[in-house]
Amino acid sequence: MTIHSSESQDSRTSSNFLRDIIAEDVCTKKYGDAVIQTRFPPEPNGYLHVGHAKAICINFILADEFGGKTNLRFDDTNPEKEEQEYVDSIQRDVRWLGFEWERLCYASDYFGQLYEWALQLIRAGKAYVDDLSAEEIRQHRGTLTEPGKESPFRNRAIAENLDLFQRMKAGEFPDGSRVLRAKIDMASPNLNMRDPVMYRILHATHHRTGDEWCIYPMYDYAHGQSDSVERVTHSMCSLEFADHQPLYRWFIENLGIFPSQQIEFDRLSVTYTLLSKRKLLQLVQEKRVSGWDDPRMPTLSGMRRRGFTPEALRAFVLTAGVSRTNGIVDIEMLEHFQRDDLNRRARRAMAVLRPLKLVIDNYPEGQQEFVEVANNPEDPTAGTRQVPFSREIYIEQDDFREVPPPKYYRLSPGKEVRLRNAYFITAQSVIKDATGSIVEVHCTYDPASRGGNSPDGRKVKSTIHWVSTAHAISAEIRLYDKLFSTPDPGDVPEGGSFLDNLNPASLEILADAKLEPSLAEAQAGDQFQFERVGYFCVDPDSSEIRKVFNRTLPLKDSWAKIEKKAGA
RNA sequence: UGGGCGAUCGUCUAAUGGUAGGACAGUGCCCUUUGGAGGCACUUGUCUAGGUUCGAAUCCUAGUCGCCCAGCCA
Repeated sequence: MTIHSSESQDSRTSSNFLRDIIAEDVCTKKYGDAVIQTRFPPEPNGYLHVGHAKAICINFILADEFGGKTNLRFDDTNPEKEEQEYVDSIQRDVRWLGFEWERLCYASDYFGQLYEWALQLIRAGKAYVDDLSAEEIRQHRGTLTEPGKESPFRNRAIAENLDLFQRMKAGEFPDGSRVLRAKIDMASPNLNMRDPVMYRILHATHHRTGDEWCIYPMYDYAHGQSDSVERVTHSMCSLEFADHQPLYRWFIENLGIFPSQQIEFDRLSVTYTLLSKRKLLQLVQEKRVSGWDDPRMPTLSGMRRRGFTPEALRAFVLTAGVSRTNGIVDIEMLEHFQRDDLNRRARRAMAVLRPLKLVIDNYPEGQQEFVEVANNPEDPTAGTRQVPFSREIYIEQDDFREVPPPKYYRLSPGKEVRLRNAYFITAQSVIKDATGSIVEVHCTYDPASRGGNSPDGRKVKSTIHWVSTAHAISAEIRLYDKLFSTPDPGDVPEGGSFLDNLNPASLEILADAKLEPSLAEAQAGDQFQFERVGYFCVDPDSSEIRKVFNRTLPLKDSWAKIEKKAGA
């Protein structure tokens, strides 16, 4: 497994109850000398999202801490919802997160064994074939407060059950006509124990086993036994399966097989984010987003395309922690870890998103020069590069105000600022178009301030970025914001839909940003900090002649805060 | 209204009968050739009521509130 030692160290600094349980089991030799074994068991019916990242990290990192192993197992017991596309994407995403599994498994690997075990339970008088319809089974189940009623088929002879079940497998009966049920207790206060269905008839083609089977095991019958086959010692799953634990144990005990144990923990929730597979699928199918990897999606593939990094995701998930409470983590925490990671690693570049032309009147026409710029001030080993400078440059529209508001330190008439790594300039005049908008700012520069410092020790209050007009490359910039505009988008009033909470401004496209020429070399996936603006990465939609950049996150903007406060 | 699980700063999470700590967010100051980054400081919390104890976030009792469960989904 590929995790950095510093990370597992970090995760160790703070305790969590899962680690405590494993440590206790190791200490008491609950599983003898057997190795700690975990598994990450997604159903291949959708793409992995940031919530899965938590389950992945927990399973892989915890096992690793105890010298154990982790399998990737596809819980593929429902052929109607599962596809190879999802199997492929899940493997890609787990690897991208930085983990390598011990074994790649499928619940469908165990269909034969599961069938044999079902026969064993029938022979023991602990399972029976029920002819009731789905509707009748539902009615017999009782309610939360009333016990269920036994099916009239519950006490069928063992030989008849055996015969019927074998014929179910042989394909003699249509879908829905019969099921195999465990014979437990129709009066149990736990609905999962009221003779749960073990097998249903489904004449569907499975993405791996094809038409080999027409009966498929239910989750409850397949999961624990799959764990047991793989000798999983700690089967960690989310809280909603807590009610299934007695059934998980019932099957294992009545089969007399390896005693895997289920432990539940809380799912990850993040503000302004939806992690329901059903709803994410709906966003894709209704084309509310461009696909599973739309950079606004909370899927791992979407976040990867957006520019999120596995290092940041792991640090976030580990720091958010694990417990048994239903909380919702502030998305700012995720963003913090992403900025923290990129701040350390991302190369800096100058890019003007919304260009305003600026002319330096006393800079010789036709002259050009190169200024030396650090690739990453946080990392001297990243080196420097030469950036062309000339008489006409682009600056950000936001960096000039004809009438500066209070505390505005950037360019305005008569004010002097620093052009990053270049010269001090002072704004002298503006040129406006017919509608009165400023189309050009004219300045003078101080030739003695080359590099960004004046020999007389004169200070300026701000530094702005720039790109030489003659050398700039044009690019498309996609500014992504939160997909939803409310902290809990799934929380919808009566009659409403989560779609009502979609943020209409989640994507803004800037068709003609001006970038420093070095960015022409950037390749898909490359990540940058555009100084003073934010973190960006090259989108795969880019071509040789035209780059497309995705904004991962903006930089923290304290001016925006000042402005907002003044406005309020 | 049956069963299960849970409740600690605004948010997430530690403290396992012995100083309520960390992270994010927020606030202020310092520093700064990114209004970035960084540094320093500060604010805010044990659901309620009883009880046990020298001592309770932790144990007990009773409440309150929240989440999950009635698929031939997982």
